[in-house]
Amino acid sequence: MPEQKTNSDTRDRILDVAERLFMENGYEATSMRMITGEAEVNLAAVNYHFGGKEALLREVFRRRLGWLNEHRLQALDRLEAQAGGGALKPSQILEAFFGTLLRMGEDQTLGGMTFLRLLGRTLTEPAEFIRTFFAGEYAEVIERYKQALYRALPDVPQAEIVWRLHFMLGAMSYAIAGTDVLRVVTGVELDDLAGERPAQDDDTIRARRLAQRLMPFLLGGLRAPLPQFDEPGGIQKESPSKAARQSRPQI
Amino acid sequence: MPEQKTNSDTRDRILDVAERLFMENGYEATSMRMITGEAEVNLAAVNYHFGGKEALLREVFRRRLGWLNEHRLQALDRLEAQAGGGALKPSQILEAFFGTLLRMGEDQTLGGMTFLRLLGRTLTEPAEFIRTFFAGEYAEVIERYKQALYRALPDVPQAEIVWRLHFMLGAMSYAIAGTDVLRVVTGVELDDLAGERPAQDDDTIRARRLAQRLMPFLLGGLRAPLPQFDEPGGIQKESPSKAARQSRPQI
DNA sequence: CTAGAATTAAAACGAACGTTTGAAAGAGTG
DNA sequence: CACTCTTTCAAACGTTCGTTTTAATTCTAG
Repeated sequence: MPEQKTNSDTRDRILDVAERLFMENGYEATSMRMITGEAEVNLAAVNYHFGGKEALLREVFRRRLGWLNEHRLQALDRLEAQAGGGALKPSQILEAFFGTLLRMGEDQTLGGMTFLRLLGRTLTEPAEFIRTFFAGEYAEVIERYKQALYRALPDVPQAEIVWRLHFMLGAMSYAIAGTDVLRVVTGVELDDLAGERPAQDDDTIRARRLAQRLMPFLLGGLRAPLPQFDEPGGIQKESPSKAARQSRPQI
Repeated sequence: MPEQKTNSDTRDRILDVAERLFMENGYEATSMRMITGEAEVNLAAVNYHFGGKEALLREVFRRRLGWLNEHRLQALDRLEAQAGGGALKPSQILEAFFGTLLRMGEDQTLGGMTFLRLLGRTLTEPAEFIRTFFAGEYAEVIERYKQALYRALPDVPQAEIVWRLHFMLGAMSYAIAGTDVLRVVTGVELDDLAGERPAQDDDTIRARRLAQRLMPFLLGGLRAPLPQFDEPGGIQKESPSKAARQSRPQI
């Protein structure tokens, strides 16, 4: 038996509670005493098992991102294998990248929507150690998908693809974070707006509903006509925007 | 005394520094001592002039959001006036909503990109008082634009429009926040990737570049084909996604 | 069973936090 | 000048933070 400890659900209870509290309050506003209190473990347990608060946050993500990175790469591998050296379709790439993520939201053993929300919010946290941690965790996957998109869209400038990858990450991150101005302002849950069966706090339904709405939007944005860099003037004030004068017809 | 140090001087210096520090570190991680230290005012000045840290954050936003809300409503008023009762084009609505915002990024007297970044990041802050504050500030504008989109897209279910408004806010918010995984991972500034003249820390250029890229993306997403709610099954794993089977041709 | 390691427990640490206090200094007015 | 009101200032307040320490307890290999 490797020197691994006897399960000691203390570790897992801390990780589960920390995952939820970080999601609800953010990293800075979540104290060790809140975590250890709700997890019903001693205050010193976090420092003993993980080394500190920062290391705890990293471990909260590491136990989930391992699965995510692995399956995202596998999904891309499968697609490229069945494409036999040819370029993939953008829709396939998006499905592999975002679909894999959203599938985590369906699975409670993978953190469910709690982890997805935490991920969406933490991506925008300004703390330096968080950003560098994510950079390391994501580097390989992002690079692979970026290259796949380059090949899938050979006529689109690579800089433009990076911009749009950016926008897509933002739309997804914001959508799964879920604490939004829009919901507060409209006073309506998106679930109710959808006119489907009332939200039953079922992560599976929430994740699928989000995926059904998000994927067409992302694909539409990714394939939108390229911006025109005609005049060096500022953003137009009253005249139709550049986007409004594209080749595709208005709707 | 070299110069008069009137009340407005102290107030504005605090607001300017707080705006920047909240943007760089987030609300929780920015302390009163950091703010008053950089602003070179006494620690008690914040509580004297604003009443506390929360009230300071609200004032940081209030002095900017007034302009933004006003001009967003005016832009919509102009469009509706010249449409003479008819429906607007989605591109016009997006231009009015997002273009007005991005124009703030060009103007230093309106906070420039610093305020835009702060806004983008704060929208995802989990603190309750922040969310309710934003809800109150945004309520009227969001409602007006939502109704305009309903009229502009009469064939699209209103729930779908709300979802996509959501996604658009996310893409914008994330893009202007600017501290992103993608940039850290790729190790390249988006400005450099664009292959244009090197970033000269000029907010005007940054804001225009962002607008040129963001608007087509948002419009493409907003006008994407509607999702199909065919089978009640889960998210497809290997077969082409729903989005991939839409009527519009693949690219 | 027992020695030693792993884990939990209770208490305290110093530092930093937001806020308050009371007096000093300015500014405007007669 | 005296007077009042506003603003600035240094110091301290009480609280909470993440972390550390030291002892007790539990687990496990020999």
